[in-house]
Amino acid sequence: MAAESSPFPGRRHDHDVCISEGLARAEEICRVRRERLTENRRAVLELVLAEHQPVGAYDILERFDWKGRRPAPAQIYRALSFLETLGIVHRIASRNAYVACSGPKEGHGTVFLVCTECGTVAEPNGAGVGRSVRELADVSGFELHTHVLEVTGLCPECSQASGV
Amino acid sequence: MAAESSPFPGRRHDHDVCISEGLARAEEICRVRRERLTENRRAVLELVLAEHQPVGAYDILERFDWKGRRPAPAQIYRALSFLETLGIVHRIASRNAYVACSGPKEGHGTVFLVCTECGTVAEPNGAGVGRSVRELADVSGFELHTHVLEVTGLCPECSQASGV
DNA sequence: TCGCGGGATGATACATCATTACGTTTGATA
DNA sequence: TATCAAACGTAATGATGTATCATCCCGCGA
Repeated sequence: MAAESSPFPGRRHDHDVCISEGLARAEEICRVRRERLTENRRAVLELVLAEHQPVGAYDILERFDWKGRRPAPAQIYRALSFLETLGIVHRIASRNAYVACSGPKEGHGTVFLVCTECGTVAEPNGAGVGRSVRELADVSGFELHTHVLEVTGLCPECSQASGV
Repeated sequence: MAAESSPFPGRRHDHDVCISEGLARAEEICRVRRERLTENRRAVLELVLAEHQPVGAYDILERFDWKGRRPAPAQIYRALSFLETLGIVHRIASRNAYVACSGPKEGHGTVFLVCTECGTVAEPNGAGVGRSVRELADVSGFELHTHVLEVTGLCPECSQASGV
């Protein structure tokens, strides 16, 4: 088995590290691109980083503790689309939900492995798939811009739990 | 160039053929699976077949000429999900819209080339991508169930039109 | 330090996409 | 032709995403 190279977070990984690394990366990207990681954007990012499962915009809205008040949807969507343009957050179209980007790996951001059992989303290195897609586009006479591959199935842990 | 193998419909293809073939395929599938291609389902299928662009459920609803009356959304969605289970129609998640399946080719229903200019959707043979996905899942310890790849870019015609 | 200009926000309303619930009709078949 | 499940018709509602506009705030130059 090639468990070492699994892109899934371990059962007992230190999730605080995921969060702090995610925030640090966001700050770094904003610094480089001279964008502002405002309080609103940072708060939304923290809520997306809180899990490895995709969260809906309205879930974020509900969890948004905002001094008693409740923000409007537009506020969440604005932050999400900002974070998307920075590549820090990705939209999982098949679920109308959002996940934090797991890291700046090669070919990242184009392949998502979505566990139907626990909902966890992982971003494996999609270089191989990327080559296939380019070949396919080439043969089809298609001028490739972007691609998103959403794969459903069982993550290693749920797969084992369901009886190997 | 490998234009011969392009999955895109030609500029001046006979679209009536697409429609009649699509209906014939639907009838055949229903016959084999002992399902009923009711008037409602057939009408929705015809509206989806009318274009190679994905159409939204509410677009279908508006175009649904139904003796003066207007059907309810549920009616459209029922027909669409029926047609989806038969593999005659596919949902394009990134657009919340639906396209008719272009044919019973290998790997159909898993790869969509979506032209950002004219909206046309083609289904190339996804076998090569399928292999890459299986490899990727294997390496990641992921138990693969389904995958959908949505590729955006320019179709051969729009690519040429925008200046080669 | 003051004021200017553009980006971000707060708030309301609205647009779009999809499902649930329930009673009625229809069609296959025994 | 009696029966039963599938499909339909209809209304209501839930879920997701945008448009608009006045206001606020921050960086920056005078």
